[in-house]
Amino acid sequence: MHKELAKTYDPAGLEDRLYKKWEDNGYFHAEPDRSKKPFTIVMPPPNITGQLHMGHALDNTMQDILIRYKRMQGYNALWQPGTDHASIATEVKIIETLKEQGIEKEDLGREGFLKRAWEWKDEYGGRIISQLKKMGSSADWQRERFTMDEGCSEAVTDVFIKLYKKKLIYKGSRLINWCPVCQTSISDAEVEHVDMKGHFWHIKYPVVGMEGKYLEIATTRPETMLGDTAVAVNAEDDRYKDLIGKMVELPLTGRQIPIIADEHADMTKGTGVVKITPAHDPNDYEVGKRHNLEEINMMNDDGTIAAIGGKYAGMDRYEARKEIVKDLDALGLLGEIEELVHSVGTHDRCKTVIEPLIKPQWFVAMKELAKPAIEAVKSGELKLVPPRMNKIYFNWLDNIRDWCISRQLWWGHRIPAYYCQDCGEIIVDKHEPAACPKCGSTHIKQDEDTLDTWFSSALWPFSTLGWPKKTEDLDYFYPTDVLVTGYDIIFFWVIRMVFSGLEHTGKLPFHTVLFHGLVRDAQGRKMSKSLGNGIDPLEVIDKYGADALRLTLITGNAPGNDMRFYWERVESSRNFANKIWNASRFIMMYLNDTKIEKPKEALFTPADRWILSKFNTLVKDVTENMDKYELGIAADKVTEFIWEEFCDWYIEISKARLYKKEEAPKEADAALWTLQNVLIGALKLLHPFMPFITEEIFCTIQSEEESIMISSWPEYDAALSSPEDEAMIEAVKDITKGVRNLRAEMNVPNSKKAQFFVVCADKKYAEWYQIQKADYSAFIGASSIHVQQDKDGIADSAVSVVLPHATVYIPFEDLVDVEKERERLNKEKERLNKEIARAKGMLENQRFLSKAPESKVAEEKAKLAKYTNMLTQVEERLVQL
RNA sequence: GGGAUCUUAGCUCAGCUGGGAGAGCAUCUGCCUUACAAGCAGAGGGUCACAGGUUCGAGCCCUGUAGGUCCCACCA
Repeated sequence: MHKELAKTYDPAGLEDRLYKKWEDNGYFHAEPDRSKKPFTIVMPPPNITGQLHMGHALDNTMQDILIRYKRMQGYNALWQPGTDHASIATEVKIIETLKEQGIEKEDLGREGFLKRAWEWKDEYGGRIISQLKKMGSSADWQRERFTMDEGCSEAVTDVFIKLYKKKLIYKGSRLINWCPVCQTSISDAEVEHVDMKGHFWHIKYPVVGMEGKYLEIATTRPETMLGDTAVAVNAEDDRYKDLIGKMVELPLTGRQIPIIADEHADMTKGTGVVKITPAHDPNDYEVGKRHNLEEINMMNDDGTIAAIGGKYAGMDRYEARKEIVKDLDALGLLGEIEELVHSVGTHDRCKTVIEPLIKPQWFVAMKELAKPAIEAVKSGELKLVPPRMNKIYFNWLDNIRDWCISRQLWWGHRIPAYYCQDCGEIIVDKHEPAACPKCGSTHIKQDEDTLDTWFSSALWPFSTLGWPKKTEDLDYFYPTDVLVTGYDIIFFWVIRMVFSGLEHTGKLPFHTVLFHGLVRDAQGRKMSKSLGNGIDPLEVIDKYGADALRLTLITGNAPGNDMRFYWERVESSRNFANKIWNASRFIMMYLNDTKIEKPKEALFTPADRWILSKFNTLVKDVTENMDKYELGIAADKVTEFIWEEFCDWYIEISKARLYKKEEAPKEADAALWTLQNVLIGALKLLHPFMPFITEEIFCTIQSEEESIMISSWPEYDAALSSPEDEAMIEAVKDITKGVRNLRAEMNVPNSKKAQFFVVCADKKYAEWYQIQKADYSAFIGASSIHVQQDKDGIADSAVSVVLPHATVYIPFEDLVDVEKERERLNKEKERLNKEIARAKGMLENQRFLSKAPESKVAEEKAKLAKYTNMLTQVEERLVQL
């Protein structure tokens, strides 16, 4: 005797219970096993500051679908999870918390601050993990890692030392992106260009020794003039040729700076004269290098003007801008002020306008590392899904600049570089040296900076498996298979993992990257805290269950495409869950035993073979879609099969036998066996998408089974394919649909039973209708069905439904309005005429006949014959009326 | 400035290698038919952005135009 399903589907009542069962039984855990093929996915580590949002929900649903699918296919599936220390995000958050307590970061000192940070990590780091579990994620939590745990940290240090020795990591004083609010350098990838309204200020620089002669420059950042060390003109520019080599007086400073010739000055732009501020502009920096110009830093780390700025020193950069413009105006040196919208670099995290500053920083030399990464995609060894991501990938790598990896933060991996305070020697090593190897001094100090948080994430696919140690895990599970992530972190993370994997392990970290898009709100806006338009996945789970959430996220979602999320969609998913729940309960009502012996072949009806055949095709299609990462399409096919083919047709057809179970148990068993087996198969196909409900039903309908998670994925079986049975049921469906339509249009309720005469000249079809009539008579409302070859004994007044292979006559008598019937038939006639015209048109086209494939021509011919035949029937009826 | 992508039913989106336009939601009509009213059955609704082209045949391929979204970029 099987257990019973709860009367109503209540996800809250089962999801936590089943998750605990899976975890307790160790189903998520994977160990190297040479007898099985591994399948590995490494989870993009969520930030420890993170709260589950729709992005995580989508990302994890996709991974869980893939990992559950592969696990069922017999792979030794490992989903490697963990969390990211997220240096800057976490540090900012902790600073905020401290501020609320009236504490400054500096008050605590480095050690004190880090102590707080670890406490913070212990308190909140687990929160996101428990939220991921609510999603049903079957990750191997026993293997949970953290980017700053001992092993991952060792990997970071090793990589740093290795790259330093290869001169691929170097320290240099260069122009970097500086965030005056976070007070740290950031990489190019973290700069977000935002269009902003601004001004184009024209400023006159007096030429020295030429009274009344000015060079007019234009700038969007007038305050940077305090750092000007030249003005440049183009050597070809006739307007200024003569002035090259002369000096101008830099207003407000009294400094004299040279007029130089440089190609950077574009004759066609503005006045053709450009001010050169090597310490605060990337272009000017290059010009400065070419001409050996002095680099004057006029800004402090917090964005105020440096001491060199004279009266402006200490002012905020924007305040200084106003003052300088005002003062220039007073001096009569201000020209035109244009309004313009220009693109300004901001820090992606805090939205502060970044300042280019020259600072000594650590860099990864990218040119050599990028080459094999480019080659990997070019050769097809690394596949990006969808392929359009290739261009984005190439574009970034082709134009890559060195990666600034040092951060002026405390929370993160501290740079393993040590400086001799006496001779200035730099020692890069795992541990602090006792003495300087060069001068023997013991005054050694470690670099204060930490590494970009992505430096450790880049190693994630192998550091989590034990690298740099040669572990069995690494040997067995690495390289991983698929990486699932959002296209928004292709530069930050994906590319960096690719070149890191290639450089350090000699292998690609994965063979495929499956990208997904952003989850947006109903209006297509990004979900954000400030807009307050976000939908909390946990709230969705509370109300509708994780299964409904997962299905909503995956249906109709193509790789790399953004999607919109709104409550109505979840409702529709929940409705589906409810549907399959009720269908299962219905089947179980008739199941006495959990396991039915397979009845003899002869007891199966065409309908049984039809649904088995349909299911078989489904298995093939869905498996193909899964293998091509078309998860949304796969989900659509499974749900459509279950709802339409299985519930709306097969269950209905099987009812006739189920209702007669007492009188004819063997016949009922054939239906029941089919119902149970197709249901179980469909549940398996659905399991990756909706793990909880499928588990609950699977284990209830056959209580001897332990879990659907570890059951095997259905396989296509050519022997189950039955085109003849499919054709037969399709023909029966035609009758049903025709009659239903007629009843609706003529307003005849289903409760009004009548005799049905199926007139069919084709012997084969006649036989099919005869065989199946017991199954469909109930749901077309027939008191009896007569299948015959001609119209003998049918009243002229009977209404009729003309179908491709038959005409169904129903003597509804007084219930039917003749006028209405004529109208209906005329409409049908019109439709058929259109179809015939279309087919004829094609078949009369000589070029179609000669160029189109034969099968296509035959198809059209068959259609023409079919419709012509139907038209004759309709016309005959019209005459009779 | 370069690139990607989208424009299909009222709304949100599918539509695989070109061969008679689909789903969900919404709307309308009828059903409390013994799994399910969170359901069942039926219906209406689209010159697939526009203009050319290739083809026997184009939502799908090519070119151009318009609009939206996004990414990249040192437009001083």
